[in-house]
Amino acid sequence: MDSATTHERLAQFRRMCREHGLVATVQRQAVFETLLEREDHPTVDQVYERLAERVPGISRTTAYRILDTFARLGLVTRICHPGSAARFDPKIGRHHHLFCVSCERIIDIEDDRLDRIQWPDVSACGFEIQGFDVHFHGLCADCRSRQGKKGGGAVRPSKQPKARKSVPRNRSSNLPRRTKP
Amino acid sequence: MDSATTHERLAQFRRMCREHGLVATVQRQAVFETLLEREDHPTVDQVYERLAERVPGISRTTAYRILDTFARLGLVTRICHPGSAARFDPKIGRHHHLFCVSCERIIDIEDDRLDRIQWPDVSACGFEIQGFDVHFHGLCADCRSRQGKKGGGAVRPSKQPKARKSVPRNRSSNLPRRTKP
DNA sequence: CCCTCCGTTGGTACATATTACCATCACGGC
DNA sequence: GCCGTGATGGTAATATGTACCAACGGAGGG
Repeated sequence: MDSATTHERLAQFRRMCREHGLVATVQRQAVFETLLEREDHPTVDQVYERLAERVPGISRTTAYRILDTFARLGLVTRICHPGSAARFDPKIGRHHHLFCVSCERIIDIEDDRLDRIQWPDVSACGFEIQGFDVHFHGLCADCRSRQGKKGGGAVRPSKQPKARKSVPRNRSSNLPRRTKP
Repeated sequence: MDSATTHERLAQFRRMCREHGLVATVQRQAVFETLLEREDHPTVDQVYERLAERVPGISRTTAYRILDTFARLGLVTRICHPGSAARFDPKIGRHHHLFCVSCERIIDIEDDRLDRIQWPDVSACGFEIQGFDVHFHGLCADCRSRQGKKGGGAVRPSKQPKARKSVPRNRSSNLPRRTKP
């Protein structure tokens, strides 16, 4: 359907690697493409799951490493959030976030007025501000209706159970690629 | 020196427990006091280290548990940040944060203009906003000068090494309290 | 002051998240 | 095609956080 776009992406990817002095490996390209097609804020594992389909045998370690590299280069943002697993934001432009305190969902919002807030004077402490975003916290629609039905008295908003499949790490061990016969 | 203040704190602590239906244990009081005297944004382990001095034999599990309880009651805030270990903010009033992308330091700032930003209209997605704070990211004074000296070309701003002592968990095992003789 | 009860703690074991390490590999310049 | 260097895969180790349960102890009643 969009082989032209695919071509563009590939060119964009190679250009980017050139600029930053990175080797353009298939693994990095797969991460790049996986991020491009996401609208949410995936964890490393969520990215890895998709990667495993594109590049059979890819290692979880590699997913961590590439996401870290991309984050350091500013191609993706490591999101500020109170959960336990790191989450990444493929969207680069200025935008802000809603955090559901109950299910930990993160929702992007855009708002010109927020973009234009005046930066505080932090010269006193010597900090150099590079950017910002505004965090709103509260309840998402789902959690709101769920809580409404139960009477709403919950002092302890129960966290959604962790979703990671209980597969022993690096399940790709059954297709060994390294042992040269 | 400030035994009057100490007295006040104790009263404040007991009142607080009463209000929330919590038992006023020495462990909870120690956490309460440890948080009061901190100006930074400690991890559980940093709180635990201080606790271990006040209450010999206290368990790391207890530190996690009490901080969680306090956070749920709003006595302390679980900070949104991009690092891996949860960090807590003893300061409750409205304020905002500077995040150093290099050393992960978190600095409080206060600014009336930021407090007054207008909340966006999120009725479309059904989200209920309860509060907000503004995240600025950049480089703290220390990291700025450190980077300046090196020529500033660092593509990979190196994270400070983790500081946790390599003591096997719950080192207090050598003073058993539970086995009643 | 003692007793009893239920909320709390300590400690182990486990679950999850991330990193260190190193042998092996493959991208890209020649 | 060949080589050197940077990247990957996999294991082991470290970090961080939670479940569980027996033992404890704060607080109210006797």
